[in-house]
Order: sequence, then structure tokens, then C-alpha cells
Amino acid sequence: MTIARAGRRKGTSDSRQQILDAARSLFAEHGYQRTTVRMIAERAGVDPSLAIYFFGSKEQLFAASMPAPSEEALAAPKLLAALPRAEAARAMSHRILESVTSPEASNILGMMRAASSRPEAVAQLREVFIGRMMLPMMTELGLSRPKERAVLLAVVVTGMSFLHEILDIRQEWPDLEENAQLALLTQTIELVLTTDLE
Amino acid sequence: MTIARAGRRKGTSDSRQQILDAARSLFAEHGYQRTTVRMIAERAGVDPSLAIYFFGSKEQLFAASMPAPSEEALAAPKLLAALPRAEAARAMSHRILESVTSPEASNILGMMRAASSRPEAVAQLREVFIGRMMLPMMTELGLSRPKERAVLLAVVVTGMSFLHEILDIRQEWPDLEENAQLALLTQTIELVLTTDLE
DNA sequence: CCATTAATTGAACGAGTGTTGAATTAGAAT
DNA sequence: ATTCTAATTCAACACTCGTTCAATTAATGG
Repeated sequence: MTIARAGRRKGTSDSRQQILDAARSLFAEHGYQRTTVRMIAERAGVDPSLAIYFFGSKEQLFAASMPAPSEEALAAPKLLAALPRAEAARAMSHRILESVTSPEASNILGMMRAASSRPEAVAQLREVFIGRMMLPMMTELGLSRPKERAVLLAVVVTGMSFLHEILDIRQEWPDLEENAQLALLTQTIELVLTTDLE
Repeated sequence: MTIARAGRRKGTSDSRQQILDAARSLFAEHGYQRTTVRMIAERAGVDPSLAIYFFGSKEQLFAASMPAPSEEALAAPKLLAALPRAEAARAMSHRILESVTSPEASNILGMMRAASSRPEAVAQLREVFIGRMMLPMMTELGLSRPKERAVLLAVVVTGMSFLHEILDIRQEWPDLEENAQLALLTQTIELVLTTDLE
């Protein structure tokens, strides 16, 4: 067992990216405060000071680790726009339930939780979550009042994920099956899509 | 300006309650981690060690400071049950928007946020929020599948408050007026109340 | 009145935090 | 080759936090 000596490593290094990945997952998992620079460094297999060396501070590392929306998520609006409206609602609710249920795909929602008590981080997240994900869906679908609809859709999504991830509704109500969730979620989304906002 | 000397004060003291109040508001405002015992003590006008003396630890103080649902909230189900269903939906959405908008009434939702990264605190909050507030409403209204409806209602409420408190949707979309919010919220709640869950 | 207990402060401890500086090694540039 | 810069570790600093301990003052019970 050789301990790592100081100095630059041979060849090219992906330490920077590994720190970024570790930070992203840990922030999403434990929130900002509970995640320490030392934890991030350990998961990245690196010295804590290296993270600071690369990003300047924990604060800036957090900002840099905010997830950009996946290409898949950015492509979704155009795909959905091709479908008839009822189909679009069903597809969206499927996608939402998926992104809420699957543990790795919930990066953005984990980040929302991480940012929830940090006013500085909120604007950036709002831009990503609503501005780049929800709003494009609404405009691409050609709906009236897209901003309002985007916000209301975000209400459903965040509420769903909050209850799912954080309050873990499944543990106490296992008989609330996904089918029932999906059914009502679909209707709710359809409502957001179709309601005439005077 | 006389500085406070050690020793018991004359007469009866409400220090314990003041610590509890300070803790409740600060936890709801800043979350668990960002709230320090020293902050609580300062707001309560008291020495930090007194808070520990009374409650044993910050952990136990947090548990003790969890808000019980107000008597008003507990009385709501019976009041709503008297109304026709459409009226009930409107009344509920009003109540929800109110509780989400007013800064002091959002204690429970602030606590949910505070507890969000602390698994130990989650069960207690779920019991209060869903079990004692949402579920009674549904059963009192005599609806089928009250558990599912309670959870779905909670989805709307938490999502609404999350966006309002945390992402502060108003700052970037000031033109999203409360009327539009209220209109769609009412419809969503009505949907939760009336949809036939197969 | 005396002993006990409750309430309160002040000072300090120990653990953990983000961050810095020096030292070391490797690639890049001249 | 030599110089410069980038990457890396290690040790340490300053700070904050939760908590503890001793001291002090007031109420309470016998």
C-alpha cells in the first residue's frame, strides 16, 4: 500500500471532473451544509485542498456543480409538441413520475433541495428548472399564457418530488400504487395544459 | 446599560417558551443546519447554554420545536364538510394560498424544508402534515380513497409552497397574478376532490 | 432558617469546518 | 536545458459549533 505523494501525476488527469461529479451527487444527497469539502475530496479520491485549488471555494464549487439539464430533457419539448394534447399529457406525466422515482435522474430536484436554504443559489436553479425545462415545453406546445402554465406545472412536479424523495410517502402508504398516482397526475397535467386561463 | 449577571431571575420566567419560539421560527426560516444554538439563544435573549440546559441538545430542541397543527387547522375539516363540494374546493384553495403566502403561517412548510435532509425528523412531520391535516379533510368530506387524495392534495400544497417560498416565483414573474394562481389552484383541488379513482 | 433544587451566565473544550501556504512532482514553453 | 506553470499532497491556521462545567442567584420545601 503506497501512500500518495505530493506533486503532479503522470499523464492527463480527470481530477477536476471527478471532483465535480462527487460534488454534484453529494450536494444532491445531503444538501449544501451537510456536504463537506472533505467528503467531496474523499469521494473524488483527492485532497480537499485540490477542490479549493480548482474552484476557489466551496461556494463556487457548488455553483459549478449545478446540473445542466440533460440533452434528453432539452429535446423533450419538440418531441411532445408532435403529439396530440392528450397524448402529450400522458407522456409528460410518465416522464415526470420516472424522473421523480429514479434515484439518479433526480439531480435537479436534489439540487433544489440543496439550494432551498441558500438564497444565492435560487436564481440559477429557477433559470434552469423553469426557464429551460418547463417554459420551453409550454411554448413549444403553443399554449396560451405559457409562463403561468409552466409555473403551475412546476408546482406539480416539485410537490410530487418533494413528497416522494423527502417525505418518502411510500413507506407509510405502500398501498398507494403508482397507477393511482399516475392516473391523477395525468389528469392534473392535462388540466394545466387545457384549462383556459381566462 | 447593565449586563446580565449569572443566577436565577426574580419572579417566574418564560425563557423556556421563548427559546422554543425562537427555535421554531429560525428553523423554519433557515433550516436545521444553518440555525445555530447561539442564534436561537440570541433571539430568545438568553445564554446558549440555557437552551441546552432545558432541552438537552440541539437535536432534541428541534424535535420539541416542531409545530403542532393549529386549532384552526384542526377545526377546518368539519367546517368544510358542511359546504357543497365546489364551495369546499374554493374555500380550501383560498386557505392554501393564504397559508402559503403569509409568512408566519407557513411554519409547517418551513419545518418540512428544515427536516428535508434529516431522516429522523421526517416521520413526525408526515404524521402532522398528512395524517392530522390532509387526511382528516378527506375523510370528513366522505370521499373515497381518502389516503390517495390526501397525498395528492399534499402534492399541490407542498409544490405551491416550495415554489413560493424557496424559488420565490414572484420576483421573476410578477405578472403571474394571484388570481390566475387561485383559479387554477381551485380547479386542481376540485379535481383532486372529484376525480373518480377507479 | 437551612438545604435543596431550579434557572441563569461566563468561560472554555474538543471536534470539525473552509481555507492557505509551502513543498513536491510533472508537463509546457522558450 | 532551463524556466514557468499546472497539479497535487500535507500540515496547519483561524473560526465556528455544540456542549460541559463551575459559579451565582433565586425559589421552594422542611
